[in-house]
Amino acid sequence: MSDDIGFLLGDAARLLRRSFDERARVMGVTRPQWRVLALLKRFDGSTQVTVADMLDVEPITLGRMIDRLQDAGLVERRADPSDRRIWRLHLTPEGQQKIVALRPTALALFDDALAGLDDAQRLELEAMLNVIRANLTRRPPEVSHG
Amino acid sequence: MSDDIGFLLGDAARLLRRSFDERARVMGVTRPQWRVLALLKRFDGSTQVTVADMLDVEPITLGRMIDRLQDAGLVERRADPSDRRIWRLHLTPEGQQKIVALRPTALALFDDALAGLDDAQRLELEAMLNVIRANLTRRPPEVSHG
DNA sequence: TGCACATAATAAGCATAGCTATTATATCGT
DNA sequence: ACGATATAATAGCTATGCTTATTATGTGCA
Repeated sequence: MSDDIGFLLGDAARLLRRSFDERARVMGVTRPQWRVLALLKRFDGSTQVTVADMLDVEPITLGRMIDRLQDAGLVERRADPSDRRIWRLHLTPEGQQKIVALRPTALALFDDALAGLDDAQRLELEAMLNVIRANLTRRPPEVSHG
Repeated sequence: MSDDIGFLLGDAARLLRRSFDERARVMGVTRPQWRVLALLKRFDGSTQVTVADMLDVEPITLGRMIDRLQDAGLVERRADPSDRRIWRLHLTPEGQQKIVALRPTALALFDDALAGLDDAQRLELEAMLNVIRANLTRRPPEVSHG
């Protein structure tokens, strides 16, 4: 039974990604790219390592996404004056427009995905997914678990 | 708010995949590969299109996974005598051993992932994920294939 | 000053996963 | 018999995401 939930989780996430990509393709952005844009809107000027950490992906994964976002003219890398190892990431005006334009698309998708679940269920689902994420997130293991 | 759930779903699924891969790497199998093996154990002799449909991935995606599973000696393609377009997929003895050996790994992972959720919550989660999957699936599944 | 170590980013290689297009084969309709 | 259409599988391209390794730079210490 537990393994059914594992399967289901992967299925639901893959279907969600696919649906988002289908709808967002005309706008030239994927779901992970949108996540990067959304984060940069809130934390403009972050470094790649910082953004990778917030998205919980490896720095190299984020770096390649930035490559494409930069090619697409949505994000730009600026050198840090005090640390030459660092790239500071900034949304371009086009990037800012893109994320605004994508918001209705994303809301519609999530609405469709969660159709049939009432508010209480959505809260419950959110809480449980948070538990699962916490269970699986790599942290310095301070407490032993059973 | 709804978009938080969308993010969470993707996060949880990615973390689950990563955790599985970490634990299963010593056995040389990824989570999607394991799903293929599990399906073939139940439906030996299926065609690629059939398996792709059951996993809800594109035929080309499944075809490439079969390439690797065949290279690894876990699956073999056999020609269909009555339709030369078709490959029939069969587990090798090694493939059958592999899936048996992986079961404890998978159960332990799902146990860790769902730690802190009681049985009622797990049932509720399973039900909600089924709803989401149905909402997003192009052709709603009548029978769950796990 | 110089060496050890840490950190930021990238490189190389693999696996999953989608899209469009193509090839080979089956089947259906005339 | 033949042409149109459908189906099974594959090829090429792109994008995410991981691991391991490498390069460049910064920091701490003796």
